[in-house]
Amino acid sequence: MAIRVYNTLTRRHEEFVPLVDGEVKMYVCGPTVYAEFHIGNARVFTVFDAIRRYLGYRGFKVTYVQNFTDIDDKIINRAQALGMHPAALAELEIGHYFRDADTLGIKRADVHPRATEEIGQIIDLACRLIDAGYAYVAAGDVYFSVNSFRRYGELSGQDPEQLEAGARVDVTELKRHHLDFALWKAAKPGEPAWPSPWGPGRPGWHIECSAMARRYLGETIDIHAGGPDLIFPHHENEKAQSEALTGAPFARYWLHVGFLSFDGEKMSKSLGNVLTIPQLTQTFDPEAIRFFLLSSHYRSPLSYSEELLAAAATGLGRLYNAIGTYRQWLTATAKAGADPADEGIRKRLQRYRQRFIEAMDDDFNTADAIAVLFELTRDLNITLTPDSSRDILTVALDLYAELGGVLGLLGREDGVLGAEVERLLELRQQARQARNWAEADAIRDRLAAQGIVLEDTPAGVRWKRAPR
RNA sequence: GGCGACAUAGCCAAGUGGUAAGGCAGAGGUCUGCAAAACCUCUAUUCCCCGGUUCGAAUCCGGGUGUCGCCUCCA
Repeated sequence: MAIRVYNTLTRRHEEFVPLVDGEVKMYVCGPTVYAEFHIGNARVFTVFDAIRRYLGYRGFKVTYVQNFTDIDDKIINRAQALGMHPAALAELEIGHYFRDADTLGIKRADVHPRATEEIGQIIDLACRLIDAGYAYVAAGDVYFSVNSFRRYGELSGQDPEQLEAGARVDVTELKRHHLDFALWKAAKPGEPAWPSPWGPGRPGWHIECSAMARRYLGETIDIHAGGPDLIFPHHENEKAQSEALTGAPFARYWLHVGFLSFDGEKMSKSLGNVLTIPQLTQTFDPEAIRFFLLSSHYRSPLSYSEELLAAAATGLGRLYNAIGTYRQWLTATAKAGADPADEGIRKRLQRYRQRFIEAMDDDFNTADAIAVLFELTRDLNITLTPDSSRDILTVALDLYAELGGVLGLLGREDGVLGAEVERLLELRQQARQARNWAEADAIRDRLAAQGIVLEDTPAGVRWKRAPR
């Protein structure tokens, strides 16, 4: 069974065949570290984290590279506003990136290169592009000439000449064509700068990704991915630079996420409608955020609202209810060993696994994969009982861990209750045995106010954290 | 003006030629001391509109309409 992916370059679904059998080289454009990332950025990181996990699950050796753009106009401007050194701001925001990525269960990349640590590579690429006639020097800047590269526009479907009509006039008169873009920018006074053959300056945005991808993954990578607004010009430019230099395809598959909107608008700093992870986690469980982000297909537009996030939290809670129940049975009431009667459900479990894989094989259809988890849950809720065998309960819980792990979900443990809460639970049990319902309910309400939900079941009282 | 994506129930969302998954919300029921959880039943004769192809279309083709994105830093 083959994995099929939608390739932005060809605008078709294609069978996924990596350059080297069994290995996947994956490059995802990371953040420009000038501020905390928002829920829209988080969608990109989360989606490709899940895709990376899935490719690993399917047996590929994945090398995952995600860069930090740690020198850029936005960083310089914000650092200036804050009275900080740009490098200090970048460092701070890189710390925030890892903090928030960890919160959302986004695994570290194999390599997180930074633009400022790749200056030598970048200058080298720029030199070679100049030598090959694809770039030119103008007043300390270096520009890539889009007209020199025949396939320019191939990825985005843009015709450079058509763009001319609507394009805004760029004040830079140094460029030969208005779409020409900087590989190297001469430093203005007071800006961070590195020495180069063209004088002190800093790298342009697009060249850094070409340099880093080439250094860590080679001339041709398998998957190049990012947000939808990166298609043009950023990815188009990367592709032009890299392919002009090597003549080889830069990326075999280009994957782009759909846009996440908020109140029908794009989320952006200038509109003031940015939601960061620390803001959202005040109200919502981080895992509910992740669940929400994976609950629609990655290429579909997705709109954020509190109602949708709350619905996601409830849905996720349904899965955890099942897991919590089976864990309780496993430790409390389950029959030891295996049971011949388990064969039916065992086979169906295998079938759910298969359906999950089929969903993910189909262009990483996480929404469909999650639906399989719900169908699995209904089946288990019907089939399993407090005295099911430990064997089948373990197999079921392992399947949740396996499939949930692919999506980076369902890894939460129940944790332990404090001694004070344990004492209250005991008091409540005594009250219940004495049929003192008022007392029992009062304790239940008191714990509910602390976010601890109690459920009285035949197998004993079960507690959980209130979903949020 | 050019390029592209999307349009499925109250909301979210799968489904790319064979007769509408799943989740949230809602109604009724079973169970329960009451709850909760869970289970059962119900909630789109229909997939933005109009044509066309086909035995058959939400799915393909043509034409509209609407929403969003890119063309400028933006995930």
